[in-house]
Parts: sequence; C-alpha cells; structure tokens
Amino acid sequence: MPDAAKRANVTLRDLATSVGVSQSAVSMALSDHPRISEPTKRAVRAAAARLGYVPNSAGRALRAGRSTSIALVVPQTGRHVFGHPYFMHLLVGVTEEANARDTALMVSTNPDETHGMAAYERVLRSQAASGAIVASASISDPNVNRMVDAALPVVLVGRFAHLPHAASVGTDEIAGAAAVTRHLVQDHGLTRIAHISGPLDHQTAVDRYEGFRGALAASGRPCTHTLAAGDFSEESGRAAARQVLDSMADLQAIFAANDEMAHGAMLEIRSRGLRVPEDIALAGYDDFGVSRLTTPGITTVHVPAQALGRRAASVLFALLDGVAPDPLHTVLPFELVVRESCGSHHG
Amino acid sequence: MPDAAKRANVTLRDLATSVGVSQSAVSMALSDHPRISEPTKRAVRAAAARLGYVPNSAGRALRAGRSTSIALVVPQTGRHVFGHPYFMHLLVGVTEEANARDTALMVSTNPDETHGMAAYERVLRSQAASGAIVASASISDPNVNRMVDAALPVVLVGRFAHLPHAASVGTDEIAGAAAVTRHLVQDHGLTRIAHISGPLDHQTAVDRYEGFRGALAASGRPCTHTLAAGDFSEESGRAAARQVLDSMADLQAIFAANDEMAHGAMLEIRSRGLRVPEDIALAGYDDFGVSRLTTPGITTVHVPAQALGRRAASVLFALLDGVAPDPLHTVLPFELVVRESCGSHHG
DNA sequence: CCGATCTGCTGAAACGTTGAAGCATCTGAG
DNA sequence: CTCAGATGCTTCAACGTTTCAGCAGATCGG
Repeated sequence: MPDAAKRANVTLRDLATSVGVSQSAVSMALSDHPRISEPTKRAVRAAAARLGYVPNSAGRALRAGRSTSIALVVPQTGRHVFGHPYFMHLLVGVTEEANARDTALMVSTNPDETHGMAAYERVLRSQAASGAIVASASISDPNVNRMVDAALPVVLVGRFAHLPHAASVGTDEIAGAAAVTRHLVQDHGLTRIAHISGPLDHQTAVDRYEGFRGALAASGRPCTHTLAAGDFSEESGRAAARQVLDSMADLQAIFAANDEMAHGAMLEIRSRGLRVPEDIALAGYDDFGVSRLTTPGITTVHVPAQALGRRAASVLFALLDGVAPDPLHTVLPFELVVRESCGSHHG
Repeated sequence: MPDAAKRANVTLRDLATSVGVSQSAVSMALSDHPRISEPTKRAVRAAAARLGYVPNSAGRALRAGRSTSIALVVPQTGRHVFGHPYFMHLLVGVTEEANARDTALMVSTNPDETHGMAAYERVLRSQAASGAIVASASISDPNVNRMVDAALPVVLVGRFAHLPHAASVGTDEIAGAAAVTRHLVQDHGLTRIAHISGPLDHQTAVDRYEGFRGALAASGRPCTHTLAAGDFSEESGRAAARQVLDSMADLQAIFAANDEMAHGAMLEIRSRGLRVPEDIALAGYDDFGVSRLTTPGITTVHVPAQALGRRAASVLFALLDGVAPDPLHTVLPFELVVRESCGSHHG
C-alpha cells in the first residue's frame, strides 16, 4: 500500500533519481523491456509503488499521438440526453466495457441546439479521445456525416442507412414494431389500431412506424389504422391519444412508439372513463421502466440498450486496435415483453 | 465553414508554415497577444479556420500542467450508478455547467467492488482531469478521504460530516425526512408509522432515518414507530413492508427512505388486499420519477439532483480558479411533494 | 542624429513520456 | 588473445503547446 509523500506529482524523473538510473531505464523497466535487468526492474517497481507513481496521461498521449480515452458523443443537450433512460443504459454498457479495458470515458453533449459541432470538436479533433461512440437521434445530423467522412474511429449506435461504411450497432426496430403489432392483431384479434409515432425526423420513429404498417399489411386481415405524431414525451402521447380517440370510431388499440407516450395515452384513455385493456388495448416500445411501473403494465418491446453500449464500445476498441469489426453492422435481438395492457394472457 | 483537407491533424506548425510566421507567433496570435499585429492575427485566424485547426489537448495539458477536463467520480460499478436516476440528474447538472465552461467531462466508475481506487486513480492522479466531483454513497469510503487528504481539487456531493474541510454540495435530508414525517403526523393525524430505511452505512439512509425519528419526537404526540432496513431496491422495500405489516398491529403509515422501496411497499400492501392510502398511508423520498408514475402517486421529498450537479460543477470551477468556494458547504433546498398516497388533500 | 523605447516577431526551453540509437562492459567462441 | 555478440544502461529526440528572453527594425525625444 503506497503511503509516502504523494503530494507532488511523481514523474519518471523522480523515480529515476530515486533509483539511480536514467529516466528511460525507468520507463523501460515499467514496460518490462527485455534489455533491463531483473534487479533494476524490481528496484524501479518498488520505487514506483513507494512514491505512488501514476503515468501522466497528457505526456503519454502526446508521445503516443493518441489518448487513452474514448468518448460517448450525444449531439443533444445534456438535459435531453440524460433525461432519457435509453442513454443511461447505453452509458452503463459503455462504462462496463471501458472499465474492462481500463480506459477513461468522456461524455460529450451539446451546450444547446445551435452548437452542433461542439460535442464533437471538443473531444475528437482535439484528440482528447481517441475514438467515439455516437448516439444521434436525428435522421440527418450533418455532424455524424462529418465525423464519418473524417475517417475518425467512430461507432454509431442506431441505424444510419445513409452511412453504410461506418461501423454501427443497433437493433431491428422495424421488426420489433412489427412483432408488437402482430401481437395486437393476431394474438388479440384487434384490427382498428392507431399508431402514435415519434417525430418523423428520427430514424427510430420512422422505423417503428414502418414496422407497424408492414405488420398490418402482412397480417392478411382487413385492418384500419391511423397515425398521430408525438415527440416521445408523455404529454405529446396524451395529446396524440386525444386526437386518435376523437377521430377514429371504434378504436380498439393504440401502439405508441415509446412507453412514455403510451403512458400519456393511458392517462387520456382513463380520463374518458375507458379502461385499459378492456376498452382500448395499449402497447409501447423501449421497456426502460415506465412500462413496468404503470398499472396495468404496458406491453412493449425491450430495447437492449445496455448491450448496445457494451457492444459499441467493444467495436470501437476493435477499430482502435486496427481490426476491422466483423460484422460492420451489429444487430442485437429485441424482445417482445407482453404485459397486461393489451388484453388477457394468450401465452 | 471549414471545408478543406482536414484529414491530418493540423498543428501550430502547419499554421505557421501556411501563414509564413513562426510557431510561437501563431500561438500568440490565437491567444490575442498584444505584441502581435492585427494583420498577422487576421492571417493566422483565417488559416486556422481554413485548415480546421483545433488545439491538441494533450500538448496543451502537458504544457499547462493541468488538463481541461473535470471528472465525475462515482466509486461504484457503472450498473449501480447509472441505474439510479439520481446520478442521471446529477449528470445533467454537471454537463450543463461543464458545457458552459467548454470543459470536457470524464465519467469514472469502478470496474467492480474490489477496485476501490480505480475510479479515482484513473482520472485524477494521472491528471487526465484537473479536478473531480465525487458522489459516494458509502459513509466510510476511504478513497474519498484519500482524495481530500491529497489536497486535490474535489467537490463532494452529499453530506460528509467527517470531512469538514472539503467543499461539498448537498441538501438537508434530515430536514427533508422530518418534513414528510410531520406531514404524515400533523396533516393526516397518523401516529403508528413504520420507517423503511436504506442501508445504514449510507449517509443518506442515516439522515433520513434521523429526520424521521426527530420529527416524531418533536411532534408532541404519542407516536409508535418501527424500523426495517432495506437496500433502496424495490424488492427490499417489499420485503421490509412484509416485515413491518406482520409485526406492527394497527400500522397506519409507512415512510420509505426512497421511492423505489415505497413502490415495493405499495405492492406488498396491495397484495394483502389493503388499500393505499385508505388503509395504509405511504410516503417515499427522491421524486425521480417512480413516485409520479404509480397509482396513486407517492408523496415524497424532491431531491434537486440536477441543481446539485450544476452547483457542484460551479464550485469545482471556483476551486480550479483558485477561488475559495463560499460557502464551503452548499445546502440546496428540498421540496415536499404531496401526492395521493398519504391521504386526502389537506392543502 | 543618437540613445531609449516601442513594436513585432523569432528561438529556445519546458511539460512527461517513449523508443531508437549509441556506448560501455562482459561473455564466450575461435 | 581477439573480436563478435549479448547485456544493461544512457543519451537524445520527438510529440504539440505556451511563454520567456531576445533581437531586429521602427519611432521618438532631445
């Protein structure tokens, strides 16, 4: 256990004078260079432990031409980012992997909507981080293209159809939305369904809507559907539910593009004296907690955000090691989580 | 808009050759040194924009002897940290302030329970970050003492009674717990109350328990209370509720030390055919979302975690600027949030 | 018109690290 | 005994930045 004077920052030079060899010998001893004798190595290691030597990361990064950190870049404001449990789970996964590789993690968000470049500039071009994981919701964020174009080590989380050459990690949200839609149609026999989508400049919103429509079309049954767009917030879900409940007679079910909007819809349904699921069945997407807490629980699709984070980090490390990620686009499985909000248990 | 060849990393030297002055002149021009002429400054700035120059953070940090990053250190595993909404809100606040100062944020957690030092070593002693915000739940984390002893720029989030000289930011949780307890006793006339505490090696758990007892003692009414300790998880809250419901006859209310345990207690109460609040009133603590989502909503105390994060960051920046924080210990106000779980609305 | 002062730049050093190249000293083969 | 090679270290340079000291040339007071 190191205990001695740890005030000043101990450098290689301090170790060198302490042991009585040159600075380089110390450096080589610590990296176990074959041309350094065992006794010297032992002496150096002992001194390092005694003085509490920790290599200066700036010196190391400068010399190596790359830092020992990776960054999680989310080109949105912090409030938006960390308010959403998705990013939290992502963060858990990324830190797990980064910790395993003893790599520091920088988190970079935008100060506000106008500074699109900031999150990216700050960490990557200044080489504060040697690579980045980018989680951008917007379908056409020019900064993402820029990073990819600059051939920087980047892993995208989500689906970026227009960037086929960039490494990415995601789930098949079209299939996920289709699965939950099929559950409504085929397991519960519901055919008059509304979809509350997210903002349609989000890939996620587009994909979930597409999955919904595709499943209806493929169902072989005459289904009626309607759409109202929200912004993924509970309040917008409630407003959208108001709209579809007013406009579509004999509505049987609502599939919201995320659980928060589904929760908003549930509040609106209830406020009209209707019951979930007896009068209106309900389904959401994400499974980050909201859907488990409500009564009844909301049927949803589990997004493996933590696994996505882990995988994104490991793909990034592969890139940094100069290994081509295989596959370039990882698609992790989703899981349909059936709860009470869409009707009696059909198995 | 910079557009030219941004492949290679542009250094001061590149700018220097491009403009036709020395490296130092470029550096001085960019920092608006008075001894550089306006025309030169304009030329340098133009070249910097054209080539897309971004200062290398390692070079800068090495020269300056300190980095431009701050760290949020949470000596726990990532899973534990980011699973808890408290840290999320804290993170929002910290990033807001860090972004405002154009400072990168490193997030450091422990790889596992055994590596107590890791989160701290990685960022601070290697000088990857110039200062740290430490959010440690454990009452006697030796690493916190170590950091404070090492006189590193550190701001603690929470109450660290044994470290009076370290800057800290927190709320008065004793008063918060007392407020919600008073609400149960005085506004609702409940006198047979159980407390479900957190693990009593957490300062937070200790303080909330103390606030509870203090408020009962100060109420001037004959109150009966009992205690069961949980670990802040929903499941442990349910188990603790089982225990107090079995052991205390005529129990009227349960005050859980956080909302998740309160939610667990609610599930247990309901499973016994009892109603909240008619048969058993319920209160929690934190207000990070759970308490708002349940039906009925859970009366709780709002912890201003985001504000804590913001304030912690600004205090840290003060420390880094060499300014003594005033006050050394910031105490932000909490807020009692009355919902339906403790009875009819008394105003 | 000469010394002092100002202006605008250059050169060099330093931060801590790493690693290539170099230099003794020792060993062992011939 | 000699010299090739191994062994164990040292010296030096470089990464990109900032800044201090210094150096020309211009400006100005007397």
